[in-house]
Amino acid sequence: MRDIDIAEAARLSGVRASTLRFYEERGLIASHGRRGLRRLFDPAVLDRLALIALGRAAGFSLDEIARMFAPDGRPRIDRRMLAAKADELERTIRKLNAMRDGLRHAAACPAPSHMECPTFRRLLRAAASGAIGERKTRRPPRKSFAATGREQGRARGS
Amino acid sequence: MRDIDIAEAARLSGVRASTLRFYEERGLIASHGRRGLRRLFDPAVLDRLALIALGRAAGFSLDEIARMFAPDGRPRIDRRMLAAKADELERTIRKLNAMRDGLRHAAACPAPSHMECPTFRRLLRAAASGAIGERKTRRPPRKSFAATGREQGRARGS
DNA sequence: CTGCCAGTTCAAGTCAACTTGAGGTCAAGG
DNA sequence: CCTTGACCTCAAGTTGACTTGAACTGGCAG
Repeated sequence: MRDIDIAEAARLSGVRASTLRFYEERGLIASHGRRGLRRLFDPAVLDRLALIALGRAAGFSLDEIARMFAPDGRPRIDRRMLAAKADELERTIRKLNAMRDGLRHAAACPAPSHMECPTFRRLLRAAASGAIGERKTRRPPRKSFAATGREQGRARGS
Repeated sequence: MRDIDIAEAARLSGVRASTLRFYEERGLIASHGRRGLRRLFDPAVLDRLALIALGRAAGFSLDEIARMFAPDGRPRIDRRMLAAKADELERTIRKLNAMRDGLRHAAACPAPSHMECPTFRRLLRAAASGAIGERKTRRPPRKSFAATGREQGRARGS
């Protein structure tokens, strides 16, 4: 069994079939051929998907990730880019640390109201001044891990 | 000068006027009255905005933040919720730390290709298994700090 | 040969947090 | 009094990463 179909790829990678199609459209992965209508993927697509997941986890956008592959398909990852992203993560981590400490303190603070707690007020000023920075809340991805092989959540056909 | 108008509130808080209107619509802040058409805010709105900024920075959604205010307007912040968010941040921080270390290693790794670097491959597996988790990229907010009093970026009227 | 159903395409929808545009209003300055 | 322009409302657009719906196809089991 050389090539795998989209359901297999989805099952093995934990990435939904619709996402695989989307990634292909965006040039992040490529299908190797078809059997009838059905895409066939080289099993190497799984490594590629892992790489994409890694990039996403590191905070790269899909466009950035796409640029990490040479035209011939081999990963061509700029080490400086990695270092830069590491630095960015470092800064984010610092802010989150401050935030976490502040939250923990506020949660344990004996002051009758948070507004009377100096630590809380210090946090407040930091946030107001933008020193802490803005983050996006991520929405829960509706799938927590590998799918079951068919596209999920479409149980009731019309 | 008891009440401030929206431009003043925007200037003092660094939050855009359009955002203030949006927040009012969402029930996060309230205007105190009008002069003609123009909203008037109690200066206390600035504290409230700081609190909102803090909540956003901590990763709360606007809906969650809205729920942190009692119907009468006083902040009623659940300490358990703060602790829970602190724990969540803790987990995020741990993942980001792992990510950062991995990126730094990959950036410095002497292996000819990243795929041959054991550390990189370990990271890859972690990302593929979902152990590292997904984050959203935040987009740059188009304003870096306090506005100048008028709404920005609309220099050329038609 | 026939039907099933997992696959296909393409467009449109979702989500969050805003921003932008069009068209309208009104307090104040000249 | 009349213009000016900052403010108003309401609807629609933006962004990124997908998901979902509708309509269709074709390999394969029976």
